[in-house]
Amino acid sequence: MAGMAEERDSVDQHVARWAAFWKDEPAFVPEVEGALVRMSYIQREIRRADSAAFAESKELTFEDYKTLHVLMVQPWPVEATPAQLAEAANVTRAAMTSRLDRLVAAELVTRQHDDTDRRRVIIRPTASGRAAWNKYIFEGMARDQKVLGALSHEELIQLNGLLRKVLLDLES
Amino acid sequence: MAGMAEERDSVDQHVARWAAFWKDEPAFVPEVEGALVRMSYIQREIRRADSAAFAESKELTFEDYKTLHVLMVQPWPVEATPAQLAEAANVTRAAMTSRLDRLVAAELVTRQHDDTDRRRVIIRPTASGRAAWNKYIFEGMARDQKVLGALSHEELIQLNGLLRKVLLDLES
DNA sequence: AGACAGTAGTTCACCGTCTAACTATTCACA
DNA sequence: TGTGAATAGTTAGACGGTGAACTACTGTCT
Repeated sequence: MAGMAEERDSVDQHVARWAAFWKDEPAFVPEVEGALVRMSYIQREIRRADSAAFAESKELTFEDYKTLHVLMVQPWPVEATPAQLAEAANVTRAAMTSRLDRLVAAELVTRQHDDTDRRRVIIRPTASGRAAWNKYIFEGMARDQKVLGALSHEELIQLNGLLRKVLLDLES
Repeated sequence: MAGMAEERDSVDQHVARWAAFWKDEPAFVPEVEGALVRMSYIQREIRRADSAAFAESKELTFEDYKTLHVLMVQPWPVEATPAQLAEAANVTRAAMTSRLDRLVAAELVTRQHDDTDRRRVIIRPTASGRAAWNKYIFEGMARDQKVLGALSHEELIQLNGLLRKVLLDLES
């Protein structure tokens, strides 16, 4: 730590300019704005890389994959209602309906009416749905690791500790 | 630190389930997935709060505000080309054209042809454009502070240090 | 039993963004 | 100087998302 000059990134310049602009404004906290802008840059990079990975693929769009993913990571048994998938994928139920239309047409998932509550619909992956998901999940995790590759394992734990604190506050 | 039990958030459960699923898979690093999922939850919360704040407003949509914002934070003098604004707002130039159409119609910004290069267009805020931005910027910063309110100033600095490391790696 | 509020999923019209053309202009170079 | 590549902005058509209305079904209260 001692004597180690911290290098500046693009957000530092960004924030320094704002700080000069609002030098007498206590509502502006450089560390708050900096952290949020940095997080959105990181998220943007992930999205960019993910989209690029699916741009070529003919069999699956990025949205299809994400839908398949939130289905596959459900607790055993792997099944869910459209409402649960919509919640997990952070889209409306209406959007999930049209996503599922595509996946059903491609025979990657099945729609089945629940006999005990005939309003409900149960979504389950087909064998080829599981296969399609398996094909991409590991590539995605490799991209994720690359993005955070600058951090040591210890630093990752530290980062999670800080973010967990924020989330626990939001979730309460 | 000693004896202090770390509380678990929703992402911990999430990640623990995946970790069990991929227990023999070295490609899955819980701390990488955890950090990224937590960041996206935080970003989601910010977006949700921001959208809610502009849902009632008749004079300005959230997109209008963001466009105005990326214009206003330009280095002096406050002016930019549509291409620069599109880059800053992370949308295509086509999308920026239609955003600017609305802002020009609402007389919040002006479009002016550059005489030295007649392909270019210079966007500048009007007086009411500056006023509209000023009206919302502080509320936005207050929301941002609230989201990261669980962290002390020291923790915020620590968080920025970690994120800066990631960004410097991505930007190189 | 019947009325009614609540819930699950879907359909519809609208909106914002994207990609891909297209227009206008500038620049490099033969 | 003129020709072609590159660049800035806009336009056109398709796509995916949203909120609101709608259908079908369940549960509750009298």
